[in-house]
Amino acid sequence: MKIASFNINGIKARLPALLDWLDEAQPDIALLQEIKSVDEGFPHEPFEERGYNVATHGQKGFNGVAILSKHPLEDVSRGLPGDDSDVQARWIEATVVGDIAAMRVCGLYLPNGNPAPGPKYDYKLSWMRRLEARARDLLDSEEPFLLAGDYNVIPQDEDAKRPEAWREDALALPDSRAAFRRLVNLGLTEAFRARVQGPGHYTFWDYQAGAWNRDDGIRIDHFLLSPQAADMMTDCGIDKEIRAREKPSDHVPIWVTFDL
DNA sequence: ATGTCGTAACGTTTACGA
Repeated sequence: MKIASFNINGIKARLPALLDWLDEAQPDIALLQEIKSVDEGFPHEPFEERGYNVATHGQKGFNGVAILSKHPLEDVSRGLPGDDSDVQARWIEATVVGDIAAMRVCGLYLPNGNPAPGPKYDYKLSWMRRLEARARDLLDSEEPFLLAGDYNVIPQDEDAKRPEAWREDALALPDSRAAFRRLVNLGLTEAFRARVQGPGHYTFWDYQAGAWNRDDGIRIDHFLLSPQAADMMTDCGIDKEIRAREKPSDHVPIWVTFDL
């Protein structure tokens, strides 16, 4: 089973590019971030035509996450637990039943947090605390699970072409990195780094200043796997080449395959 | 030289968030 994560930066603007990638990459499940659409505005037909079930958690203008799945989605839950006053659409989870096992699949769009310091950075760090609490609860359940999406965290300097440019940025500040490490240190496996070591692997290139042409990227889209899910992983990769296409997102997909 | 997108709205232009 192939599960992918893709920050599409707007479903309306990205639909043709998203469909082209889906047809080629053929993921069984795609976790989407930044749909920038309310649920009623998200197109279902082009995905259902291709055999995907669709679950969305959107809001007007910004944020918004979705799951496309060729398997039925069971027990869909929207919104990250831990703060009833948080109205931002950044979290969706569902259970998918494979041939061998079932897996809880969680899609996330972690707050950017800039400018830091400030209220937006405080929101990012508190959101990461809630994410850690959700991960602890899922670990207690002993059900295989994954947490995948746009983390807006550059885990280490090797995950940026120009780490010095991000030193004061919410994506790389020590508190952001510490919160990400705390999550991993619960016993989760960062899928890409379990397969590939070294610098030069990115999932985001800014639209500005010719970042793509200079390969001035950062690695901020991640899959964290529970121990049971990590045992089932067979491969992991980044679909870098689609960043060069017409009307691309500023992110590219990352995917993991499982014996599931 | 501060560079580009996508979305919304008191909209043919500006503000915001990234």
